Amino acid sequence: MEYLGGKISIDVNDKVFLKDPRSSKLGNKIIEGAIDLIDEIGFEEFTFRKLASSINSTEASVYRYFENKHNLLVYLTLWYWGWLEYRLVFRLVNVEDPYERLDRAIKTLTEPIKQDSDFTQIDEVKLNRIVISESSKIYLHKLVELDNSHGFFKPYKDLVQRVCDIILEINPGYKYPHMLISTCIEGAHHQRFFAEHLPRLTDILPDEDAVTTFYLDLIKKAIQK
Amino acid sequence: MEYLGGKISIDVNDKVFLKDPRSSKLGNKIIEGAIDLIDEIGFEEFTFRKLASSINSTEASVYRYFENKHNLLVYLTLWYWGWLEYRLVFRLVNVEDPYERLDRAIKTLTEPIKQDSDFTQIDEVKLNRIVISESSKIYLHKLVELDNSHGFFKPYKDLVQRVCDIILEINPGYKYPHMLISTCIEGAHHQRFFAEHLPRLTDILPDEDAVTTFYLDLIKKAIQK
Amino acid sequence: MEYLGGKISIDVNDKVFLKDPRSSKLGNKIIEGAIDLIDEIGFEEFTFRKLASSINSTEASVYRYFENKHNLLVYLTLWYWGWLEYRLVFRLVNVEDPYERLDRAIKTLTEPIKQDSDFTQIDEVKLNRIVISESSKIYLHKLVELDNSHGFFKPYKDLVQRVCDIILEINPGYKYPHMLISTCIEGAHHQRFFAEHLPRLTDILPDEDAVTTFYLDLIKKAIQK
Amino acid sequence: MEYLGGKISIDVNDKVFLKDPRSSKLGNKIIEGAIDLIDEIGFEEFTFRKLASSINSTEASVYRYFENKHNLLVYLTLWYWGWLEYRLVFRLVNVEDPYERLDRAIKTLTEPIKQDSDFTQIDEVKLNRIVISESSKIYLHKLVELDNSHGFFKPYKDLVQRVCDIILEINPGYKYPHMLISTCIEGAHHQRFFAEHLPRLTDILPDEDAVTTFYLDLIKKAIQK
DNA sequence: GATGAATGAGCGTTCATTCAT
DNA sequence: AATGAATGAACGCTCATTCAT
Repeated sequence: MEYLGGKISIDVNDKVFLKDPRSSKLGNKIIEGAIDLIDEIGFEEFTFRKLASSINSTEASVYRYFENKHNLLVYLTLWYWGWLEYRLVFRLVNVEDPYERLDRAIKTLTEPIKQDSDFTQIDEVKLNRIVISESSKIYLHKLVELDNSHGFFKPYKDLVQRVCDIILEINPGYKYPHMLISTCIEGAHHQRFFAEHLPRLTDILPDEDAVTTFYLDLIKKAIQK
Repeated sequence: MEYLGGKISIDVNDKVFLKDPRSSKLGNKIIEGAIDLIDEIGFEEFTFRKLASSINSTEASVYRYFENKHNLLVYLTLWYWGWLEYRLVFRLVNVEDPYERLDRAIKTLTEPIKQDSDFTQIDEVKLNRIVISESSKIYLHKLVELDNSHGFFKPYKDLVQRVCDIILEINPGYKYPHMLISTCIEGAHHQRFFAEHLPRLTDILPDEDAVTTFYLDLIKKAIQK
Repeated sequence: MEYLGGKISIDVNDKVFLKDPRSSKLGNKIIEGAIDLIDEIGFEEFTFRKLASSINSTEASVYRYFENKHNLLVYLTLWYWGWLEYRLVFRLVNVEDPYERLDRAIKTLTEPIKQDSDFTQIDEVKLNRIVISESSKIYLHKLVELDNSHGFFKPYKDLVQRVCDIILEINPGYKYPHMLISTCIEGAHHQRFFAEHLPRLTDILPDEDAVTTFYLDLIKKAIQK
Repeated sequence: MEYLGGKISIDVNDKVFLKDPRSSKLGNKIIEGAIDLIDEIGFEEFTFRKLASSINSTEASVYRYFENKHNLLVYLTLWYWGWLEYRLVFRLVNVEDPYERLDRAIKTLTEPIKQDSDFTQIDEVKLNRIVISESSKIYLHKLVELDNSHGFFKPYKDLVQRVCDIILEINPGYKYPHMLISTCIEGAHHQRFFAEHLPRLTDILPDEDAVTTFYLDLIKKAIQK
């Protein structure tokens, strides 16, 4: 699926960074390097020192872009949610039937990620693994309310809201659309993680598409009138 | 609900600790203090140094019990899952009707926790908050396979399995019981966290019982033949 | 060479220990275990904690015998020098010719050690490796004068003196017998260490008897009138 | 003896340090301070913490230069051997007679050290005491093979080789030149240490020049055809 | 006499961050 | 704007040692 061939870019809340990493060569190297390194060693072990040395730069330089490693992870996550919403919008455009729209939406949210040629600097496959394994740490955190007040969770809410709208189109009286959608998004992440690392906790294999099937079925039955 | 009035105790996999904290006064203080402190400042900020000073002991002493703070969190989580399974078993005993059993099981897993007078040293309310906010960090972790090989996730699997069995009693052909139950357990945690910290991401208020209602409904519809 | 079949024992200066390790089963296990462990991991890495756990005892128990690990190493070294003097005496008894006596003495001091069946609890081969690698640390030490005042170096001096006496018998006017003998003892240790670990620093192979040949030749030429 | 008046410097294998201490003011203070402190309290008691506080800096800063105290000691020792080789070369230049060359070489290796005005930051007298008391610890060590593979012992070998060459000039058939020279170097160190701390083990007084006399005599007799 | 429990002290290390250039 | 140097603070951990039993 190709959309706009490198002519667009995902905007990220500018409170997350001190200097926009998209605005310079070093900034782009920081993002690329961070994705590689977090994917490799995990967010707990990840430090600006290790990042700097992996891209042949210095800690001081990284600090020009991000206040701390938490905000760098927030940046990656926000970019991911923004990118996912962008893909969702493209997949739904000109599709009228709400059931077909729901189908496409849930697939977008739960199917395994493939490399996206529109954003060459970002390795979406690695980034997806990071979002699955690490992104919950951005809100399971004592300062979550502060981040929320900066609007860091808006892209996630926007994404959820788009799918909620489809659900309410199908069943305007359904009371818990947000709970339903966020349960599916987080749940799909969990299941993919379990499938890879703790297979006994799930019923599926890593490469199966049962995750999408399962959550689509769950939603359809839940919102039946 | 009273069961056995302090005469039983929850056993925890002895690979998690170096010395059983239940075996000494200091060990009990460590557990109590850890629950208070993690609940207060969060697991990232929690260190053995801070714990030691909060219970007027020393780091060296804490290290006699736990290899590191990760294992201490694992201990708390295992105790929690063990305790929850114990409660589940008591609530289901002598109940024949599978729908009634399912009802009770889901309530046990998703309802807000109240203090349990059977285990006076443990503050289950705080521990529940910790499990909600921090326990996912025990598997979202680079060494998850090692912990799994030590059997650290067995209590969780056992708990899930008990509810799976009820589901298969109702609908023997249902294909994804584990996915369904773990989605509900994790989902309920998420919703309670959102309700408290990120209200815009959910449809409920913190003290509402909508969470249980929602997941019970979800499950029943999902497993309908 | 058999001497007295377990009926004698080497006495060690009783200021080195708090309680004589030869006086109890645990004490013997401490000595045996210490030899094994120091030979395996080196004296720097060696601690009473590791020793205690390797012999299934406790640190507190080890402290009943030795004040610290330094004194334990001194004990082993003193035992070694005592044992070597005992062997020397046996080898020289009834030998009249001073050149033959010198020959035998230097061989005793510089030849590779073989297991001695007279002292079954002590592994002399390992102990010899320890003396070569670690024993210089007992005097290359800020408190060497204190140890000296306790007489810890007397067995070494006695041993050296015995060989000096032979040299003075051959050449009563020789001025530096102590320097000569201690140079040979320490030098032979060094050469054996180099041969094993830093071969480029020496001219010999580990199992060659060139070390003895070399030092014997050196001494004979040095003391020629 | 003046050579080049501060215009040259001794190069040290760059695998010993993380950042060349000669390249900054702080680096030089670290070297100076380390020499003072090790000479004063001994290498066992010496820590980066104490060093840092003695030069009014921080541990973290010291760690930018050296990975650990072992490598700092290696640095000092390598510098010493490099410096000694440099002095040896100067003392031998334009001297033809091999016996005169041998004489000068052995004096360089065994005579007491006097302050060298060419290298003002280094206190060679203290450094010599350190080399005598501590430098054997850099090879009497479990990781000696690793250090050797990094080439840490090359300056020592080079120095020894230069004197071996003189010996082979005098007696081309002599079989153990390396053993002879390293025996003398290490032996002279020992004797100076004994003379100062354990006088009963040697035949000399601390300030006597008998050490040089003794080893020169030993060598000459040993290599006589 | 031997052991189990506990602890004070300090080490090596790393981190996040700042300052000067 | 980017970097090199330096640092304060804290962390995880282990050690030697003592006390109570």
